[in-house]
Order: sequence, then structure tokens, then C-alpha cells
Amino acid sequence: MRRDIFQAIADPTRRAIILLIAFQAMTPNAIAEYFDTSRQAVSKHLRILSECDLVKQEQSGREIYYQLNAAKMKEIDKWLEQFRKIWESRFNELDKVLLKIKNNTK
Amino acid sequence: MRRDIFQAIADPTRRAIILLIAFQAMTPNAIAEYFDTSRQAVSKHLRILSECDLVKQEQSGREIYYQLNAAKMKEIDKWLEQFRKIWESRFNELDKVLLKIKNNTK
DNA sequence: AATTTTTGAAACCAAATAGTTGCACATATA
DNA sequence: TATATGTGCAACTATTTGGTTTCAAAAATT
Repeated sequence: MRRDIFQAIADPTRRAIILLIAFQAMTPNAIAEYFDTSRQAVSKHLRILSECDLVKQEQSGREIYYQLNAAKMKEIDKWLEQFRKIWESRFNELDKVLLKIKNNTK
Repeated sequence: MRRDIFQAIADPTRRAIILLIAFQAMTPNAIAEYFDTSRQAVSKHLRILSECDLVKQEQSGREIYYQLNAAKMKEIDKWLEQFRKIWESRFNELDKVLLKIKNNTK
């Protein structure tokens, strides 16, 4: 059961959880109130997020506060980096122009 | 069968395909040579990438050239944007300090 | 015209996924 | 001490996923 960060953010509920606990630590119970699924389902999502180090936990008595580990999100940004130069330099448009020229001259 | 861009990049093979066709358009057959799966499996991946507009197709005779639609990748970047300020401002570290202060004073 | 090549789609299958319910355990409260 | 609360885990289930094999269609080649 390999977990990576891309698989973690694939699920829409998990993305919503990530956003919810980005700025403020929350308990599983509190998080579950925002969704129409069971607390246990949220707990499973938190486990998956924990497994790939996307959240931090802070125990306080019997409560556990979860918060996003924003630093980990940089990994997605890092992966995206290699494509950024393409969309920023408008490679796509240039590509179309070149293709058009090629078709006209043959 | 809802497809979104986050689900599309969740699969490691699809991420490899994306990278492969980022700078150069390729046919399904050519792409399949890079992986130890069948051409049909690659075809299915391309279909999924097409469904969420992550690739562009260019027919040339009986061959179809697939290339990454880099502009679409911006959507991931856009989603990441809301977290970037957290990891850049070192919110996490600040958070820990505040918590430590709180614990010391109580 | 017959054959080969390139491709997508359908049918099927094993594994993974996201949810549920039911439990056990630790901590707080009466 | 007895009870209530907050949590994670295991077992089960329906659905989705990613792969395969098989087939059909269109374009190129013989």
C-alpha cells in the first residue's frame, strides 16, 4: 500500500481537509462536522495524509489536533516546476506556429 | 466517471507520460515503448488525460501525435497558490513557537 | 485488391479505494 | 468508581482503477 503525495491529493475530500486545516489545527471530530461522512472516514483520510507526512499531529489530553504540514506541499510545487517554463514561455503557441509553417512548405 | 486533473496526475505512469510528451509530441505506440505495459494500457491513460484536457492531439495520417497541454497544468499551480504563502512565510515554525510559549505560560 | 500498421473501444479481471459498522482503549467528567 | 467523550483500528462492502485480451476501423503499403 504505497502512498505518495499525488495520490493523497487526488481525493476531493482530502483536498478539502487539507484546506480546512491549513491555517488552523483541528480535531478529527471537528473536521468531520464539515463533511457528510462519518468521523471514521475522516480518520482514515487523516491516516493517509499522515502516512505521506502531509499533516502534523499535536496531542492535547484525549484530543488530537491535526494541521497541514505546508512544507510538504513544496514537493508538488517542485514537480510542477519542470512544466512551468513551458506554459510561461508560451511554448505551446510557438509549437502551433512551427507546425503551420511546416505544413505550408511541404 | 468524473475525471479531474488531480486524479489524472495521481497515477505514476500518467505522470511519466506527461513528462515524456511535455516537450515533444509522440504517438501512443512510441510512448508505449517507454513502459512495460501494453499499448492499450497507454491508450487508456491517454484517454484519461484527454478527458481532463491535459493533452492535445494532432492527427497525421493514421498516426496521432499526443502532446502535453501545459496550460492546463496551471490549474494545479493555482490550487497550490493558496498554500504557498504558508510555506514561504514559515508559518509552521511560527506556529511551533507560539505553541511553546502557550505551554510555558499555563 | 489484399495485407500490414496504427489506433480506439469493449469485455473481462484482480487489486485498490472510500465508505460503513462495530469494536477497544485512553482520557476526562459525574 | 462509573460513565461519557475522543480517537484509532479491524472487518466488511460496493465501486473504481489499471491492467489484460480481443476485436473493429481507418490509413498506408504491397
